[in-house]
Amino acid sequence: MDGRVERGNQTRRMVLQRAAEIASIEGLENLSLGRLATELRLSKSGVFSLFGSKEGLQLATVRVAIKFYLEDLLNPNRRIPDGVVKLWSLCESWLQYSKGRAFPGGCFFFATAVEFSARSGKVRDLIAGTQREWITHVEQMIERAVAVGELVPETDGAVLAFELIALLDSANGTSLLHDDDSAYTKASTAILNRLRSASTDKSLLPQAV
Amino acid sequence: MDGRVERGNQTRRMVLQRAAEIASIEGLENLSLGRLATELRLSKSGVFSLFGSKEGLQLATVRVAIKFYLEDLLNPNRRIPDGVVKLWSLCESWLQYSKGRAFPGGCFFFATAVEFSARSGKVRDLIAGTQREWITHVEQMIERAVAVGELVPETDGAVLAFELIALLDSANGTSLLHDDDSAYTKASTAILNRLRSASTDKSLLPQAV
DNA sequence: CTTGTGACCGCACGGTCGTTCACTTAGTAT
DNA sequence: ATACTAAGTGAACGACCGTGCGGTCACAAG
Repeated sequence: MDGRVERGNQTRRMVLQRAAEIASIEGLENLSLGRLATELRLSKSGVFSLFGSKEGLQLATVRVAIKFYLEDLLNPNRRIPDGVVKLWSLCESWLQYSKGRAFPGGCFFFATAVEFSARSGKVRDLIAGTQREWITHVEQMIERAVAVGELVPETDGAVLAFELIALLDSANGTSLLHDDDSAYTKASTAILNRLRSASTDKSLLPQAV
Repeated sequence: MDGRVERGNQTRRMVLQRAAEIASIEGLENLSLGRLATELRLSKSGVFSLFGSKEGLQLATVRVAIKFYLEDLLNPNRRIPDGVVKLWSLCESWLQYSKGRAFPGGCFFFATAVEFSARSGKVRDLIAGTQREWITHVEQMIERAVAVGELVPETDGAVLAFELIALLDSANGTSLLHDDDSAYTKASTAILNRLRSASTDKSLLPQAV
C-alpha cells in the first residue's frame, strides 16, 4: 500500500487515456509531452518522468489501447460457442466499436499501424506484433468454425481472415475520411455474403443486414 | 519561353518528387521544409518561397502524386475494353504498383488518407475528393462490366467496389507492416474469387493466381 | 525519528519548426 | 540601356519540441 505509487498510477491512467485519444486522431508521433501536460494541467517534466521518454509514452499508450480492446471487444464475445455465428458476432462488434468512436479517430490500431508501417523501432514492432496476434485470432476462429463443420472444409483460413479484416479496416477508414456511415453497411453486407458463401448451413446467419 | 520559370518548375518537380516519397513513409504532416532543403541542397527559404506555405507544399505534393497515378496506373489500362477482364487487370496493376514501391512507403494515398481521415482542412478535402473519384471510377467500371453482360445483373456496384478497394488497400498495408509479400497473393486470390463469383462467364478470368 | 523514494514542479538547454524580410542573381520585356 | 520579375539565399523571429537538473513534498520503511 503506497499512496504515492497509487497516485502515480492514477495520473498515468489519465495521461494515457488522453494520449490514446489524440494518437487515434493525429498519430503516435504527433503526441507531445507539452501538449498533454497543458491539457491535463500537469507540468511537462512531470509527464515526462512518468514515462521516462517519449518512446516510453508511446509504448505505454499502445499497451493501454490493447487493454481497451481486450476488455471491450474480445472479452464480451468469449462465451459464444465456436462457429460461424461467433465469427459474425465478432465482426459486428468490431464495426460497432469503430462506429461508436470509442477512440475519436476510429480504430486506434488501424491509425497507428498505418503510421508506423514504413518505420522501424520498438513502437512499430509492438504494433506489428499486436496486429499479428489479431490476425492469428481471427484465423483460429475460422479454423474452429471449420472444425465444428459450419464452414466448408476447403476454406482457406488465411485468405478468409485477410478478407474479413480488410473489410473491417476499410469500413473504419472510409467512414472517417468521408464522414459517411454507409461504409459500415457495405462492410456488413460484404462480410455476411462472404460468410454465407462459405457456410455449410445457410440458416445460421441472418439474411441481410 | 522563360528560363527562370522553367528553372523554377524543375526545382519544384525535384522537391515534390522527394516530398511524395517522404510523405508516403512519414506522412504529409511530418514533411518539413528544412529537411527537404538540406537533402536537396537548397535553402529552407528557397523551398518555402516555391510553395508559399507548408500547406501549399502539401497540396502540391498531393497533386503530383495524383499525376503519377494517372500516368502510371490508369493510363496504361485505358485501352482495354470494358468488362471483367479490365477490372481484374486494374486490380493486378494496382497491386503491382504498390508492390513495386513506386513510393517507398507504399500507396501514397492510402498513407495520407489515413493520416488525414480524422482532421480537417484543404489537404484533407483534396485527399478525400481524390479518393472519392477513385471509388467512383471503380464503380463505373463495374457498372460497365454489368452493362456488357460480364457481371451478373444483380451485382451491387457500390458494395463490390468497396470490397475490391478494401482488399487492395489491405494488401498494401499488411505487406508493409509485416514486410511480407504474401498479403498480395491473398488479395489476388480473394479478388479473383470474388470476380469469378459475380461473372457470367467463368472462362474469362484465370483459374488462380 | 531518520532515511529513502516516487510524484511532481520550475527552469533552462539545444534543436527544429514555419514564416518573414532584405538581398543578390539572372532572364524577360520595352 | 532600363525596368521588371521570378528564383533563390541567409539571417533572424517566435513557438514548440524532448530532455536533464535541482528541488519540494508526501509517504513508507528501518
